[in-house]
Amino acid sequence: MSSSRLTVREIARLAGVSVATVSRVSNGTGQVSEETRRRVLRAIEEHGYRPHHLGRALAARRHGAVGLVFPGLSGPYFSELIQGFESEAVKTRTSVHILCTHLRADSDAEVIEMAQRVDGLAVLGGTVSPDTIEELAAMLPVVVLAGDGPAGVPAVRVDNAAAAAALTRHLLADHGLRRLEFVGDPNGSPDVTERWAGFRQAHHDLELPPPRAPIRVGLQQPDGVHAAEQVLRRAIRPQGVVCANDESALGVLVGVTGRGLRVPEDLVITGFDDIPMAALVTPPLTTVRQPVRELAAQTARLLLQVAAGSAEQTGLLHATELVVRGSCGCPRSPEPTPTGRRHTPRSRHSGTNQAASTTTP
Amino acid sequence: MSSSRLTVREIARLAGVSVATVSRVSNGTGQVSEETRRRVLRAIEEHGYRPHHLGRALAARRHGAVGLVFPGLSGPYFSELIQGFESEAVKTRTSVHILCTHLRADSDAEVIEMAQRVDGLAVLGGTVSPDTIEELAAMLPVVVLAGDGPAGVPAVRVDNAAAAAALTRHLLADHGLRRLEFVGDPNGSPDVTERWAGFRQAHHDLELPPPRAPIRVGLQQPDGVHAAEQVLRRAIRPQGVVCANDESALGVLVGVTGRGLRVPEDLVITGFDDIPMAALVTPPLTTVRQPVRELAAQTARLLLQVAAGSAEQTGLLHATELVVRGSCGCPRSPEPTPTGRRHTPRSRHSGTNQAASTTTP
DNA sequence: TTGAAAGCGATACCAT
DNA sequence: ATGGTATCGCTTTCAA
Repeated sequence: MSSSRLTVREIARLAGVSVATVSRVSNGTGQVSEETRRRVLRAIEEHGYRPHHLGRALAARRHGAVGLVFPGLSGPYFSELIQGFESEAVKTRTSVHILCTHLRADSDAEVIEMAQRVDGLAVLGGTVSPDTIEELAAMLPVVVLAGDGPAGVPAVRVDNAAAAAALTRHLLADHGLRRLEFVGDPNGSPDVTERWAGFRQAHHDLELPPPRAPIRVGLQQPDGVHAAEQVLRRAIRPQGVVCANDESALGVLVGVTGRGLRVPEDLVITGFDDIPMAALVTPPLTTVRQPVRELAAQTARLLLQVAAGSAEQTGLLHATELVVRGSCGCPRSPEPTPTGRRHTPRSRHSGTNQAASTTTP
Repeated sequence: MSSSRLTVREIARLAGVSVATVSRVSNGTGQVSEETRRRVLRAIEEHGYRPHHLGRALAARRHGAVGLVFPGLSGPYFSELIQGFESEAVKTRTSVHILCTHLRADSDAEVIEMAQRVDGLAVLGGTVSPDTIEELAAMLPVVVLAGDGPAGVPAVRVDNAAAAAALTRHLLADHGLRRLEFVGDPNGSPDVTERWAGFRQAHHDLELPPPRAPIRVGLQQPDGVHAAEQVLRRAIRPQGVVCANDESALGVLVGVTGRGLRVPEDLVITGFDDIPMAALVTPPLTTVRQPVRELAAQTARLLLQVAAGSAEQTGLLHATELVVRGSCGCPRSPEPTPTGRRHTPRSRHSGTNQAASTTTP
């Protein structure tokens, strides 16, 4: 009921001191005699005073918050992302505002709206137009996550193309597969664009004819099921599908096994991300692990540094790891013990590239 | 680069008018001559002036934002929730701040922090302690979504217990199943608490012995897989498992079919929520549909009303619908046409209770 | 050590 | 129709 918040002035009056002193006490700045401090503190406790955020922010000309912008948030990928990001933000007592654009039409306007409520912005690649990124970068610190921004905007990413190429080579060279298809929409996000590029590159490197056009679907499980339907309608069924991420791969797996196909005997399936479910399905999913959490944490660190005025890095590139399991046709690893979550990656190929950080001169 | 934002004062000087006039023009309030308006507008355009959010908010003593708090955000349930909520918020030009507590230890403190940056708070049931809800309700408008708050705090919810009871009765009475198990942690959230209660109630109503203790796992797919492992280790295998939500049910499905069991012949599985994947797996999942999006939209409307001072409702109860598909043992519906997303629910039981809204006298 | 007062950026009342 | 100015709640010089 006591919705009538008190102000510094009232606390000052109550404690018999000036507002300056109250401010000093509540912020722990400046010199205050022990006795006065106690008196002020008592008044604060007694009336449950809490400095009003807006007043404080206006005076300090900073919000104490950063924004995190991405398209949607279904699935473990985003969950992981947010946790990594927040874990760093809390360290500097900065709160995180999340904005999911859901690919709405006017999402750019929303992002700009948000830009006025935060001290910095982390944007997932492909979420907002390059022009808008540029506009944002002119008004506040911006870091792009999993994508590339315009010149001058730092980006944190993994080498998707190299990882996808390594994965594809594994299928083409080690398993001798031909007729592979790519499931995912290269226009959907920079991540997918690059993975599609790596997929084609592997064909090119092995002097094989280029693959056919991708099956353009989204990144969620139902999208994978729809992709499976398309695959099953083909006159000549592909030998394998390389999916843009694990969730769509799980959808494909569900879709094709539901129609009676055996994986990997009739169809090989691979994913990307190494989400927890990847190791738990039958057969377990061959995929590429990327350190999403660490990626997000780096992004937060970088953003906070830029916002604080210190920061020289212009970008970071993280390593990925090929995780070979059963869905590509490799012999199944022994079943994990029921209790543990040992998923025995048996990685063949590790570190497509080491973590490299480019630094401005 | 022009990070040096202009203020009203500068624009006023530039346009040769007073700050009051600039404010009038930029807000469209008050009377301004056409000529002056044009002059001011030109200055605004020319210098890309945008009123500073903090100044504005401090003067208006409102943030123009509401908060949405919940535990995590993996999966379509939360995605749907957020979209429903935001769809209402945008109508009043209110921005939405999302906070996922990830069940962190100090999450209550974070929520209180957020409370100072918004005009109202929607909290998912079970996310923060009742004491904290009470504390929050004393400082700003609060609405609880999918759960119940302390007296005086409006809540928006569905009758989980009735829906779960109806679903369970279907298995016990229509299918004649015995030995059912519940998968989910009743302590995890009010939703699960109520579903577990409904599950037991159905046993009681049919004068059957009470079910055994629930298999306490989380609400995500991997949790379902772990539950499946537990089910498979039982000396006497249950005939069916009633899962707290669809995602864990999908995990159970993956887990048991991976071990060679047939669903529904060897084991019946049901979910709750009716997420898109529920209709796409084999067999399709029997579940309970709840209007998550509409629920969230109602919550937003209610919150905005309370925040605006107008609002008499103390809570809303939404209807659910039992969606009978194949995983309970009912004859499979015809396969949906590959193109459409017609999933032919064939609901047997509809509207466990009509939408009721309680109103304060 | 403490207090008075000048901002921070915008709004809105009250004159004119 | 326009301008001067108090105000929102807090921080932070600058004096005392």
